[in-house]
Amino acid sequence: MTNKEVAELAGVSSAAVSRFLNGGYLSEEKRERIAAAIEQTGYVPSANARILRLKKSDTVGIILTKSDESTLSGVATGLEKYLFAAGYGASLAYVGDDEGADFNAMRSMLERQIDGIVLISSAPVPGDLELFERARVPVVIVGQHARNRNCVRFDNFGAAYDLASSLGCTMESRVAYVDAGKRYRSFGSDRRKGFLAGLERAGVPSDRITVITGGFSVDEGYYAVKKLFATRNDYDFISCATDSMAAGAIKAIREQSGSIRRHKQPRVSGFGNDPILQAVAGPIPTVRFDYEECGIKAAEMMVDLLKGEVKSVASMVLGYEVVGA
Amino acid sequence: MTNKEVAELAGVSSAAVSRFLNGGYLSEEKRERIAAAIEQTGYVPSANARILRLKKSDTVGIILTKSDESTLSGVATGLEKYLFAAGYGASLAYVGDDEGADFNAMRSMLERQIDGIVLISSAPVPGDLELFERARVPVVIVGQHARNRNCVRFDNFGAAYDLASSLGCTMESRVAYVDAGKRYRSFGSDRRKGFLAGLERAGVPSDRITVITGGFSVDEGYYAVKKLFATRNDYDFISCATDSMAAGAIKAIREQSGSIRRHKQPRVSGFGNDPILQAVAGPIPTVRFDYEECGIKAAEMMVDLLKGEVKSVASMVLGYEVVGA
DNA sequence: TATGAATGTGAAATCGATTACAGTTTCGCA
DNA sequence: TGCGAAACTGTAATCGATTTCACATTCATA
Repeated sequence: MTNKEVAELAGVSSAAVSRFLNGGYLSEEKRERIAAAIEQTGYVPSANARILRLKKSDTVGIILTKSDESTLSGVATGLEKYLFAAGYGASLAYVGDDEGADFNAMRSMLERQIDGIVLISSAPVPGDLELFERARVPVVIVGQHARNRNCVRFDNFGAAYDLASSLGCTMESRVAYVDAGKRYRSFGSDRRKGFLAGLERAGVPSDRITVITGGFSVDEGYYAVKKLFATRNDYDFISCATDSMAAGAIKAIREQSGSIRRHKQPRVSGFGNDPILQAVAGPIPTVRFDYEECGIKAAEMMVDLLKGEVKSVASMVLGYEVVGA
Repeated sequence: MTNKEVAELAGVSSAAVSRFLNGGYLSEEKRERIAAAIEQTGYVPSANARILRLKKSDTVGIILTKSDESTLSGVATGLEKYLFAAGYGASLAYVGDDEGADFNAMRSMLERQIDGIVLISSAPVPGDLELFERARVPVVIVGQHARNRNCVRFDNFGAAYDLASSLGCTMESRVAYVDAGKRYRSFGSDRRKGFLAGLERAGVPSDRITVITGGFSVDEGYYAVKKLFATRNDYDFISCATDSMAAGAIKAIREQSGSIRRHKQPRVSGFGNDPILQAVAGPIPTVRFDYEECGIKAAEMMVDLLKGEVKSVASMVLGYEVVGA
């Protein structure tokens, strides 16, 4: 059904139908006739025609690159909620880490005339952002720092620093840190640096600290710690860059202590506050981020940009909570 | 930049530009001039204009109702991958369980002329689907059965039945089943029925079986089992409708055995094969579903419907794997 | 050389909704 | 009664891409 068909059925002009939907002078009588005609035909207006005409869609594109599991999908929730409340729509693309998948998604968003775009990812920011600059479409980056761009991210450094400080390490402690893989360097290096800085402040000498590289997943954490134990196994603390890896570490430790049972169990810490891990292995020290809040902040920033009230580049850093320590 | 501007710059008609993009007779010379003009202007064609003209978008809408955490988000991955390979785009809406949120998303998809829609949810199928019928937009339901509709779902009954059978219960066993809450009845009741049927086959008399209601989350599982223990605590098996609840159950059991330490530990089973749970508390019996495969099957079904090769209603039931038993 | 097929090209209609504009009617108030 | 403002209404242009149509050119083959 189209505008015109509804108009005909109601005995009015298509302008009247449009005014019925969008507001404008319209007599009560026609209003009723149009409402009836719409009801009867099940008319659904074409967003494409409207967007074409208005040159704006009141829709924000969200590209969620799931390079690090679904952790960040909570951000999308907060984003959509806020945007919707502010009168905008949201269009989400959930892209894998396939080569070029994010570019395709960005292209396709632009073609559909989104008014703004939010990139949620811990993967490197794609260099293709100039697409949006040319089209003067505001961009907000979530999850990492990007020079000269609007971004919202968590204070991974500070969180790791505080976590390390709160573990209760001393100058006699032997500590292993299981770093996230290269693919996750955006937050990974912040966490590692923060953690090491925290250890230094706690007085742990650097020759009693071992840094190994894991990945992100449970399995990767498991194998990394297995390998670690091949050399020595008298660690007091094994801290991981993610809760998943911490779970893998716990598994490795359990197997280790089962076969040798000689040293005291190392204490494990993670990052992310996974409820299952906390319930089954807890309390273990970890860090909680408020993903939904992150989404809301990003949405606020985007709405400000869309309203043109703000032009300057903003970089917002969100807090954290150290739990289970 | 528009079609026409590019055409002017290249010294051709707008028809030529369109032919450059979509194929058609075009001399090599103009081809080059147009390519240069596009490159120079950074021209991005308007999908809205194209969709308006063609009355189709080659895009499938996906509505993911996250009533049960992110479990089903893996399905979206498989869907998008397959659809993209088949030449379609995907547009995802990630809606909460707010009143009417799913309806809004469905409306908005229709307005944007999606060619088909996939609903991923374990919540009740919304009654608003007639919207799509009127518009002759094919619908595929993922995650549950729906009469007279195309759907793809997991064999929750069979999985629960096999899981129950594989636990090693005997006629002397005392078994508790922690059911999912009412909100999750779509898969919840299948799992419960299947589980009970499996127990019956294993010869467990029904007066040694207790069914209680949890919810979905870790906390809900924890409190449900706490409450269960208030009455008696000599269960041999505590089986939960989800892995999250199983984690909660394990926490409750640990607290219980710490304070009383008199009975043998009940054995816990879950549903979903959460990697963290398995690493930290495993092996515990659970069921693995292949979410990505589910997405692929749903996409296949949708593509068949879109190509008009299939008109009949199909109901596909996917298999499972019992692990950790 | 003739002749139909294949190739190349642009003008113009079209998709559906919005809105500027011009026109009509109604209303309040002097 | 008069007169400006407010309320109401429809016509037609517009957004940008696609495609039919009519026509022109080249090509292959009889």
